[in-house]
Amino acid sequence: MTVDPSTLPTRDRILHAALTMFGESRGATLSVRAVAARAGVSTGSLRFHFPTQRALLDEVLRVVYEVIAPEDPIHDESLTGEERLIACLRQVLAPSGVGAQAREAATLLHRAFIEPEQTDELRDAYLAMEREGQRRVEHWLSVLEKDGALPRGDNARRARFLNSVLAGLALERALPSDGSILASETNTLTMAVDAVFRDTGGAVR
Amino acid sequence: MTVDPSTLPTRDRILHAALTMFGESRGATLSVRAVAARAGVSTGSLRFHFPTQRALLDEVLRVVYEVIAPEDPIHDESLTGEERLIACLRQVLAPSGVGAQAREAATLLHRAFIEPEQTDELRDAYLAMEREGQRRVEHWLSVLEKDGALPRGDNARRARFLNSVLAGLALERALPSDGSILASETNTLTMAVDAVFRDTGGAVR
DNA sequence: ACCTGAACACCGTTCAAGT
DNA sequence: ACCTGAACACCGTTCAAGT
Repeated sequence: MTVDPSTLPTRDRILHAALTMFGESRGATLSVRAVAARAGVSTGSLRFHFPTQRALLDEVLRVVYEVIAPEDPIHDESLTGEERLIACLRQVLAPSGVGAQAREAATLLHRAFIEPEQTDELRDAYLAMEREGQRRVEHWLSVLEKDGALPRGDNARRARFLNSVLAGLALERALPSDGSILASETNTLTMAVDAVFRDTGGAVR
Repeated sequence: MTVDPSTLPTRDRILHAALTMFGESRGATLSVRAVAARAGVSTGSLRFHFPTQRALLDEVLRVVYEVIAPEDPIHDESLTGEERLIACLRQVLAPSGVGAQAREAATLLHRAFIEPEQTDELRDAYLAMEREGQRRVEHWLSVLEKDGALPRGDNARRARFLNSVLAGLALERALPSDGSILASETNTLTMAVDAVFRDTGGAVR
């Protein structure tokens, strides 16, 4: 199942190096030189296959979410509770994609629910979607609670919070950005999940 | 009321140059060399007065938001640190409005930065906006730190997190909802701010 | 078509040397 | 104490030159 990178075509060697580095540390600085050196190619070659650093990082994200982790990680006992929840949230984000795909997803959402006249049907359709997202997150939280990984608390409240964070991250994927979305997204997810694990209740009153 | 910068002590000359540049373009890159050149001093001198670039930018923001625009709940001593930060974040959200107004704001953002072809100018324009938002939140955090209300930590990281949360809340204001956005928003802000106050650093590794 | 590596134009920070 | 400017260790991108 493992690959010998040296047998791979250059483009894949570069991608493999970047993925490895990302795997070793999700916040790693995937600079041109660092990735090129790791892959054993020149910076020029890297630029040939990935015209900008953004293009490389977008591709890294796409592979991570689409190829490597497509199955539900909530039951992965090799991970801590926090890690499991983060992995699940990343799955929610995955369909929005990155780059042009993320922009398309945002456009769809906009055309469907923001632009048109706000009728009751429209509202109901959206609320149904939202409820589903809410339930999905609540489900994960309840699994973690059952495993004793997450302190008992108000999971509805926690899930609402996480969904707001996810909405923000999805929007940010569609907006322009420098090369730092990758680390920034990891950072935000980490802080949000930490908040949930430390949350001791205190619903809004 | 205007000042002749050449009569100012070096530190103030540097600050004056940085403020002028910031005033000319909120998205200006206030690099060491650019500011030093504008102030007519060496990079070494700039570093002497401002040990890091962060220190300089913090001071610029402090002056902008404190001297130029001081009517800000961040200094309301009758509130706890958490409450003050929440009040400020609500101020950020306020211009997006609610209902139809929020939808219009979301449409503007969408038309300006998501729909059109992603050129360099577009990206730069958005990144400038984003940087300003980032700096604004960082400023509030640094004030709270100085007051001893917020434990020392990585404020850049904290601000990135809060801005993601704000993006999500702004989007949710534009989307359909039942009557609970208000409470939901308060809930999310509370959890996000709690997360920041409990965050003990731990940048992404 | 693919790849190299130097070169360019930037960053922020450090520091020996001057006054 | 204050200031200089070179030097260091980075960035991302470009490009003539090779195969």
